[in-house]
Amino acid sequence: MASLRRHAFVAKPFLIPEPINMKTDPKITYSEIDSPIGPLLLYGTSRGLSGVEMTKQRHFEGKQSHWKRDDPRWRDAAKQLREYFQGKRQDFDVPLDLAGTDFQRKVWSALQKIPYGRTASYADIARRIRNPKAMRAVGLANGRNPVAIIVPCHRVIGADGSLTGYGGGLERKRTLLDLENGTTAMSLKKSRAR
Amino acid sequence: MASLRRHAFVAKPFLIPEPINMKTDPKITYSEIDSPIGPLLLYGTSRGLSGVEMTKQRHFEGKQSHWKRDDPRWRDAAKQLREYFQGKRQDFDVPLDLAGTDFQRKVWSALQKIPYGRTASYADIARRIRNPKAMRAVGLANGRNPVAIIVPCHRVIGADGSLTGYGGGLERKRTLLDLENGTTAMSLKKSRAR
DNA sequence: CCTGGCGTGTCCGAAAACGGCGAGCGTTTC
DNA sequence: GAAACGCTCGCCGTTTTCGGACACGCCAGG
Repeated sequence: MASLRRHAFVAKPFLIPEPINMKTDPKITYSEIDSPIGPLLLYGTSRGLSGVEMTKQRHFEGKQSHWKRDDPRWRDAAKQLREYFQGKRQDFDVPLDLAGTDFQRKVWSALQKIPYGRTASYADIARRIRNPKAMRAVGLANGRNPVAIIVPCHRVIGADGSLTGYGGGLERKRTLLDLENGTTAMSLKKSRAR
Repeated sequence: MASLRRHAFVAKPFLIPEPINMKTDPKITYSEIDSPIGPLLLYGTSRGLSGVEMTKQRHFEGKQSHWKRDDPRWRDAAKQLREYFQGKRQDFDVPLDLAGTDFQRKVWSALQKIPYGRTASYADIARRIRNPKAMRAVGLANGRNPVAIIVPCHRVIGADGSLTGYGGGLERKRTLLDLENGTTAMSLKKSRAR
């Protein structure tokens, strides 16, 4: 009950057409590509990329049904991602259009400053956004990052070196870090959550 | 804190342009007109009229600052309202674009079926939407009606004939009912909240 | 070495509070 | 006596509040 939706109708002859969903209103288009860590779903508005999600991540399935497929718009982003997985690219240059709280945006902004192949701890990030005691909240904001890989939330690990968690699963986190490290899981401490 | 807004920015050189507000996103335009009960603010989207508000009603002031003035779009609605106040019009025919819960829309829909010059009690409305015990909630939904006059929430009065309340003040409620009655407060019981 | 608190922002569910009411009764007024 | 008050109490959808749960890390105590 109480489904707060938006309906349009006319005064006298009472018309109630399609409900309008926040997700569909600012015309979202999507595209799908393959990658070593499984299929990726790219989507966003005319202003930029709003999400890069992998299967089994929070939403993925069912999302596309509301949207329109639009390859050309995301062709460049897809290309950069492919280059990344081939080890040929270390930085992305893609317009983004993200929704989030002030705090979350600060965190995501800080994430982008972690260089390729390096890592940082949750406490590190908290310090960098001048909120040193908010390390736990950083974890949350990290998990809310809608644009995987491009905003490198996978480069954040526990202060003791353990992987501690990842929206797409720890396997993928390790895979990404290994890729960036050029090695096959050498200099990385094993995740304790095994 | 925690101002959940939507920001757009670009990946590498971090850009944070204009925040996007729900109120401004689906391009809202407005217009103002005069009336016997004071100035009226008309606003809405390309789909239809979303609000008719009088001074001192919940929001009125400051709302326009975000929007763009667009007379031609609301010219017809304004004309119909003027005719109403001249006693030359009893029914409106204006496309509406309202936001509300299912319950609220049911109530507003029922309101539109009260004929010009007639009244109904809150319990009446509750019965008509097949929710006979929800008379109190009807009062709430009534107060939330964004489109005054055109959706005639002023035609709902207490079961004992008292006026009981109005977003724009009881004075205006009485004025509107008198206008529709053609008389000067003859057949109306006096409001007890005097 | 492990265990248990605390601080931190956000989301989510549950619970309580709040009104543009109305019926039921007892009491007051002519 | 009958109408007019005045109070209490049940009812309903919505809003507001509140209490946990979490992708952590430091410190104190075993």
